[in-house]
Amino acid sequence: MSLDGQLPPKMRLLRAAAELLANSAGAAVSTRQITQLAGVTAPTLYHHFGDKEGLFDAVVAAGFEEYVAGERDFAPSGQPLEDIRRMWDNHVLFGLKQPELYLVMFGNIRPESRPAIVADAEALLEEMLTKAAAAGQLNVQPREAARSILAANVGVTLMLIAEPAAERNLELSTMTREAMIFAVSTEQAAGTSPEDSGRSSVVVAAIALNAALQASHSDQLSSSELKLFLEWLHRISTSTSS
Amino acid sequence: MSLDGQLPPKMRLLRAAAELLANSAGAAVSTRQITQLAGVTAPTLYHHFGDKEGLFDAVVAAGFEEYVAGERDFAPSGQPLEDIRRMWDNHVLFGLKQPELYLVMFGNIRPESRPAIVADAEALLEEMLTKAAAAGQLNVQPREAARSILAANVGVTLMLIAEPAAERNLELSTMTREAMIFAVSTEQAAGTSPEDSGRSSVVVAAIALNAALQASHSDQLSSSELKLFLEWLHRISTSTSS
DNA sequence: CAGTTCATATAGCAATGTTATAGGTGATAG
DNA sequence: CTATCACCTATAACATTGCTATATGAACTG
Repeated sequence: MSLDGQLPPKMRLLRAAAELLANSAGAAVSTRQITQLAGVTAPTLYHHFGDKEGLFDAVVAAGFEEYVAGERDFAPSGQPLEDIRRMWDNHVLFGLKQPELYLVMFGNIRPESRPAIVADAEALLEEMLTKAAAAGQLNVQPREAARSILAANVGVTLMLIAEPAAERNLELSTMTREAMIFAVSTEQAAGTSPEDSGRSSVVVAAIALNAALQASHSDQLSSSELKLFLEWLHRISTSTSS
Repeated sequence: MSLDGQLPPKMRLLRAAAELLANSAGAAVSTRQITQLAGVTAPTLYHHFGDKEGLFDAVVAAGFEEYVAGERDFAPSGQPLEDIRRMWDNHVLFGLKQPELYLVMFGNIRPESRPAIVADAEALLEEMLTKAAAAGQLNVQPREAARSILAANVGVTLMLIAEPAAERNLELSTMTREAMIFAVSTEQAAGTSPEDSGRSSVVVAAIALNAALQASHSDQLSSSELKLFLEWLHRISTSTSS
């Protein structure tokens, strides 16, 4: 069993590493396994990739292409938040489909040096969230929202991967997903600080509506109506009724 | 520099491993470093702990004691949700204070086999959440809430550890924390179902405010004002602006 | 004292990531 | 056609890793 087609050794190394990584059932993958499967010797690996980590980075980059492709395919739905949902789900499914690759990509955390892939995924999310922000659907800076959502997304995926496949319950994912989206979206009240938590739902809703009205240009009310509406809204919002 | 006090070798191994793990700045810690610092030879390690992983598990168990101690100290505040917040913060701070130990505890994810520590932490959270549920403050099953919160908590902590210490922004933590707590608590509005998400946030907020206003008897508006307010709200709510 | 069990040490194995050195191959220049 | 040169690959080995087969000492038990 060797991968010696007519492909150049560099490609064969990449494929061998990817294949071994995908089927290694959690065990570590050695450079010797890779080079043997690729039909190459050790120095070839180090000539092309410098490191074992360099090779893995390359595999990850290819995996990320796939990941991004999945993310971008259905991107322009016109509903940014819905796109965020699909990006989340795609992220989780990618992790469950290729756990080993995912762990190399997102699970290899070391202090003070985060995987380049994290920054890329974050940027991808931020890009989409910026559209949501432009549509007045965002409550916080797109960057902060992206960081927060990605953190939760990675955490959930890691937890799901760690579970026995039989017990995996995707509701953990959807529940956390909705929690995060809800938190960053203008569907909710403005502040998420502890002080706000005691407020009545009336106030919360008023704050949300206030923010939403100012962000979006609703044409359902005349400007004078809107002004009076906002004033009342403000009165309700600032009421101390807990 | 050796740790040979009068302590038994088992203890010395534990301390040596803990110390090396704490100061290893991300680099791997070898059994030889540990045994040398402990002033012991290799077989002693394997006699007492079976494995390198066994030794690490023991270190983790000790670390977990510390972690749990931090969690339990301020437990009975009478406000379960507030306790959850502190557990979250304690979790993050523990991770940032001892990143290496934390990574061994929570970062060592392998498919289909989750660290025992995760189950313990989950149980701890669930215990506290059950109190919240008993107080009618919970929206979902305590177990599901615990799993979701822990996943996000771990994700956030890993992300923060991966960042350069200078850039670490704890707002990522508080933001995600509040998002999760809000999601599982009964403080939130009724529907977070996907059907609602497609709608304009203005509409959603208006619906929420409408329902809230009709349920509670706000005294911030006169009855005539309220009537007009509700009419406008209705106009906004039924608009098809997506 | 004899015997058994626990605890530690000596020495070494197999596997790992990595590299110093050298051989081969193809293109280009004379 | 030969020579040069850059690129790519192989041979062989190195140091380090986790781990263990075997043996020695100590401490309790009969």
